[in-house]
Parts: sequence; C-alpha cells; structure tokens
Amino acid sequence: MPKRLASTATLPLEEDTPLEKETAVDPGNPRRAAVLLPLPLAGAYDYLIPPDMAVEPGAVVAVPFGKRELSAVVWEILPDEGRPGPGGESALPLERLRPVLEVLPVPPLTEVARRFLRWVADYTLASPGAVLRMALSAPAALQPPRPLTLYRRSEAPPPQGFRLTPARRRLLEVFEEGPARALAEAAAAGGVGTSVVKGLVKAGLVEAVSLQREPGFPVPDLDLAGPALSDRQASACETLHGCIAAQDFSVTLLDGVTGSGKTEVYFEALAAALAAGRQALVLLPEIALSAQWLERFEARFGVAPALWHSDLTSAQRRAIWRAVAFGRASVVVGARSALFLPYSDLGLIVVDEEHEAAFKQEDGVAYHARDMAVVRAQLGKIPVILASATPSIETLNNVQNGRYGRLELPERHGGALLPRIDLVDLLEDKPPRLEGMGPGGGQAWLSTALRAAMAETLAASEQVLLFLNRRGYAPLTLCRACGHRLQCPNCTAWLVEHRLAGRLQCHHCGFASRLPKTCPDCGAEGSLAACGPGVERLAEEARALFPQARLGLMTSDTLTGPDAAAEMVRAVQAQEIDLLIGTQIVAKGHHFPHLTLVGVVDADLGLYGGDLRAAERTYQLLHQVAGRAGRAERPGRVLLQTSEPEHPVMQALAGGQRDPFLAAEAQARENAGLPPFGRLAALILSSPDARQVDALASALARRVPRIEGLSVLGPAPAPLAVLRGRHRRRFLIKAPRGFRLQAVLSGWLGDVKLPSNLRLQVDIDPYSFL
DNA sequence: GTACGCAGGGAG
DNA sequence: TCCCTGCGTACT
Repeated sequence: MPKRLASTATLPLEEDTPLEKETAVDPGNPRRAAVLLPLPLAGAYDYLIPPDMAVEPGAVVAVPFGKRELSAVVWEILPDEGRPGPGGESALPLERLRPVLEVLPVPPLTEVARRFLRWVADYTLASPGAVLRMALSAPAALQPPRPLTLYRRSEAPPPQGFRLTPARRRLLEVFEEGPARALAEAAAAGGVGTSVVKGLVKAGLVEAVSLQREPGFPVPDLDLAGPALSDRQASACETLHGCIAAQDFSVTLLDGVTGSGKTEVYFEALAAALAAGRQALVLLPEIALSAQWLERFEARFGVAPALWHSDLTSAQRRAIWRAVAFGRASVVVGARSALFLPYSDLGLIVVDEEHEAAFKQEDGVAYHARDMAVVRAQLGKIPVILASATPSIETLNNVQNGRYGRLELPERHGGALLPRIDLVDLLEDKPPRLEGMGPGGGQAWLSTALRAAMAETLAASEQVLLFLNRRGYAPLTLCRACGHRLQCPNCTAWLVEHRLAGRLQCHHCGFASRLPKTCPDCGAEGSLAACGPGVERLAEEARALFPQARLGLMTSDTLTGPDAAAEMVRAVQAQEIDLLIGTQIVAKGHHFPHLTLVGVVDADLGLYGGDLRAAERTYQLLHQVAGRAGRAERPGRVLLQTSEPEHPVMQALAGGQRDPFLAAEAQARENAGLPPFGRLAALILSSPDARQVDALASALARRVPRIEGLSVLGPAPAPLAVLRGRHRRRFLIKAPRGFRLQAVLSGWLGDVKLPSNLRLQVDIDPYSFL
C-alpha cells in the first residue's frame, strides 16, 4: 500500500525554512524587493518598488539590469534598510536601488514553485537564478498576447451606392453563416482576396473585433471509457484513487512487466486528478519517441495533452507556458524540463519508465527529474506515481524501507505470454564468416543459432528485431599498414564510420569528416579497415543472409524527428518491414504485434566501463528490448548473444529472475557504500589548457576537507579526458547516507578563484562517469 | 547571461 | 595611431 510520508523522500530534504521571513514591512507601502534574476548569479538583487506598484513574492517583473531589461521574479519583500549579504556586508541603501519597471501580466509563481526552485538550487549546488532560468524558459510567454483581429457581419445596412459584386456576395455569405474569422481565413473561405474583406469593412457591412488571443487548450474528456481493466489493474486504480483523494504527498511505484497495463492504470489516476480540478504532469524519458503513448492518451481522453520538450518552437513554448500558468492546460506531458513549468495547481505527477537514465540532466543544472519530481510532490503535498517494468535500485530501496508504496501488475494484460529468453554463448557459437564479401569483409556478428531462429521466424511471416546499441557502421577505423586509429581531433574518442551518411563522426562533439582515402598517419592507400559492428554493418550482414527480407533501420540517425519515428513504427506495424535493426531507440515502448523474435547481438556491450549502474542498466535495457517480442497472441522468443553467459545479468534475464538479481546488486552497492546506500558527487574541471586544469586540480586536492566519512577520489583524467577540446579532470566524492554533502562541497569549492576559461561542474548523484 | 572597458598586438 | 580581439568584471 502506498504510504504517506512524514518527511524524507529519496533525498535528504533540508529543514523547512520559510521562504519569506516575517519582517516589519509596511504592508501598504513596501519599498524594497529582493528580485531573483534568471542568471547564474549568487543571489537575488534588491530593487525599489515604485510607490504605485503592487508586488507580491512570486510576481514576474521586468527590471533594468545594466543596460538590459530582464524578466525576473520577486523573491521577497524586504524592510527598507534591506538585509545584510551573506558575508555580512550591508545592503545597498534604498536610494541607490533601481526601480522595478513593471509587473508582467502573468500569474505570480506559487510559493510551492519558489520553494521548489530554491530546493533544487540548494541540492544541485546551482545558483537559484540558473534554476529560475529553467522556469522562465519561454520569454515570449511573459508579454501580454498580441490581440487578434477577427471579422464578422455587422448589423449595419449597406451604404449608399454599395455595389454587391459576386465576390462581395460570396464573402457576405461566409460571414452570414460562420463565426468571426481572421482576415486571411475569411478571404480564403469566400475564395476572394483580403482586399474584398477590407472593402466590406469600409462599407460597414463587416466589422473588426479585437480579441485577446489565447488559444484554448483542449479539455480532456474524463468520461470516455478506457479499456476494460483486469482485476489487478482495477485494484491498483482504486489504491491510486485513494492517494489522490488524500490530497497529500505519497510516492507509489507502479511495478509491472511490459504489457501489464501500467499506462491504463495511471491514466485512471490522471483522470481522478483532473476530475478534482487539478493539473497533472507526466514525465517521459524521450518525448520524441512517444507517438504511440500519445495515441493511447488521445484514445482515453479524446484530446492531445500539452507537450513540453526542448524542440518546441518559441510560439509553442509560449502557448504552453501560458496555458500552464493560467491553469488552462490540465495535462502536461513532457521531458524532464516540464517539471519547472509554472503550474497553477499541480495535483499529480507521473514519472513513466522511472529507471531511465534520460531523466538525469548532466549539463547546466545537473538534476535528476525523477528525484526532483518526488521533491516537487513533497513540497506541493501531492502524490507521485513512478512506473516501470524494471524499477531502479534507488526506487526499490525506497519501497523496501517503507518510504514508497508499491503496486504490482505481474502478468501481461490479455494473457499474452512473456517471451522465452535464451542465451547464445558466443565463445561456443562463433558467428561464421560470410563468403564472397569484399576485402576485409566477411566478418559477421550473427551466430548460427540466431541465424537459424531468424530464418524460421521470417519463414513464418513473422517479424524479427535485431538489437545492437551502436550507431553507425563501425565504432573504430584503423590503418592495417601502420595501426593508426582515426580519432576525433577534439575528444578522446574514436571516430565512428557512418557509411549511409558517408562520414566519420564523433558521437561526443558532433565532429564529422569524410572517410579519407589514405591513412592520415602513414599515407598508405586503401589500408583503412572498419573494426567492430554498428547497426549499419549489421544490416549489411542481415541483407547478405536474408536477401528477401525487407529491412528497416531504426537509429537516431535514420529517425530524425518524431514524424520519421512514427512513420517507421507504422511501417513495422503494417508489416511492410520483416527485419528491424535498431539501437536502444527501438526499446522504447513501441508495440509491434507481429514481432516474435528479438536477437540481441551484443548483450555484454553495456557491462563494462566503470559505471556503478552498468549491470542494472544492462538488465533494464535488455529486459525492455526483450519485451518487444510477442506481445499479441503469438509467443515471443529472445536470443541474447553473450560472451559471458554466467554473468548475473544474463542469468537473471534468461531465468526471468529479476528480484534476486536486483537484491544481489543492491547488496553489492550497500557493501561498497554506493548509492542509494551512500552518497556520491562528481566534480569535473575542464579547460582548453591541460596544464591549467592540472594546476587547479592539484590546488583543489590540497584543500580537500578532511572529515570523518568523506572520501575524495582523484583528481584523475576523466575517461573522456578531452571533450570538445577541453581537458577534463574528475574528482569523485563519496560519503555516507545522511551526510551533508552539499554543505561540505560548497565549503570546499566556495572561495576558489577560477580562471575564466576553466569550468567547474558539480554533479550531485552522478549517473555518468565519463 | 551579456555588455563593456581595458590591454595587447597587428596593420596602416 | 587606430582598431580588433580576448579576457575580466559588473550587473541591485
């Protein structure tokens, strides 16, 4: 059963300091406001409140800042004498302050939103202004909307000498029937030019009305019948309804295998929150790949939700930001940044695929959207639902210690069977070379067992998915004459050949070049050889083995944008594709009813590389990929090619034993004091100048705070020692659970003087160790 | 984040 | 001598 929590969630919440201190401010005439600017500054700046201006904390205002004018947020109303700064320096006197220019016509940020911004800033060690910038991410939304001029039939009679031409008559008919229309729209409807409309306006037969244009947001239809729910689903819904009715903070893990109907269950929770008149947010890891999810949403609610992600146009951002702020948008579906929208009354958050690493933002303000969603919910006293078929160890730990509730949906809805998963030992079943391929070709990655299963499946007119989490043709190109490896000029990384695009690409910085004809090091001709497989090369092998099969390639390179992704999904569903080859992009929630065989080409790929979550993530990813097989009435089959069939991840996948595997993983982490049983932070120093970055790294190392329980590893060159031309050094900071890591880190790093081209990134709870 | 002032270097 | 560029700093 979900529990309501007294205090802490995943994260150690600092004690609850009220945002606004009680101060002796004349309530009728406050003169000083601390205003938070959306810039990475240490704190708020004071401004003078003009006598005739009413401001309140949270108000979005325009203020002068240097030569510029910025939108910002009133953080506090202060006494006239101000408050001393953090270093004890006295505040600027009132007469030196510049005035607030204007209160912008949008709702003030709620107190919960402001407390959330400050909490995130404190937790991530980002400046509050940097966090505010995420909340004010649609600058155009703060300005009043431009009025829209619409035209409609007036009551006036035709003036003297009015000539009713055929064009005018057609247009008048349009106006007689229809509602008020925009100029171009009315002209088009009448099949006339805009000048005809203007002529009628001049004649007084049509009048212009000015309208504050705010596109209405479609209202979800809560009464549309969802699909029939199983007993398990129905009882989960009932529990979630209870959480929503409680109007209090709670976290519930919705733990259900792929196809068990988690989405339908949380849709009912959304419906309940909406029925209570509140807003709901659904966070998805990759909004661009969610076409099918959106279809299901529309089927349940009759309308599309407000979508929030980084590729929106500024007009879309503006419309959604405003609709959220004014409470007109009731459901927002978005990527992690949707957490910072200015909800007027957020009543429920759902984090789908909560285990996904895509929820962790690495650059700028480094935050984990799932964890921050829990914090947001706690501050707003609302429920959160975390949904996953393969929950993270962090979340499962919170279930075990009683902080989160859990609802389990153990079987596939509609009785579909889970696919059978078999291991193929690559050391025993070495992929046989292909005959008749060009020089250096003939290398193969599909084992005999997988080839046989593919042949069988294709012969039965069913679909095959080959999964390889590697974009491009080959991850490495080397010279057979001198051994030179083609490397990115800006990064410590090999260039990946993309044969379809005819280029070599760096997957870290975007560098691209043509594949050279000769070795750039020794000048040998025709000596460059592709090493290792990428999906493009795998497609080549599959084409050679199954020339009749219609191939589809799904990678982020071939699917540029949601439309291309949706088209590929459609083609697969329509059985226009027999053999689908893809990277992890195919793992994401697509439903392919005719797909009955999944071949994982290199199941070991994610297991190495010093990531503490490597095993967990490999399990999650492969489990998700395996779930693509056999979702309709046909049973599915999965073959995992591995060189380590005894590895616990492979054993867990093959045996369908999730929980013992995760328990062992959790135990190992606990023994090592790693998250979620201990705390971790990463410090990344980077500079174009290697000597400079080393100098600062050792200066920081000399000042490492010596505190019981704290251990600091490093500085060491980052695995990606050079990225985008910047030399990188890392520290890893380990501390026990409950340790006040942020305070110690800010003490350590607080008064470091950084040269301007040197960057210091702090990453609390790092997920990437590159 | 951005605007600006200053210092240093190259061209005229 | 002028102007361009790069860095460092202030911004309430």
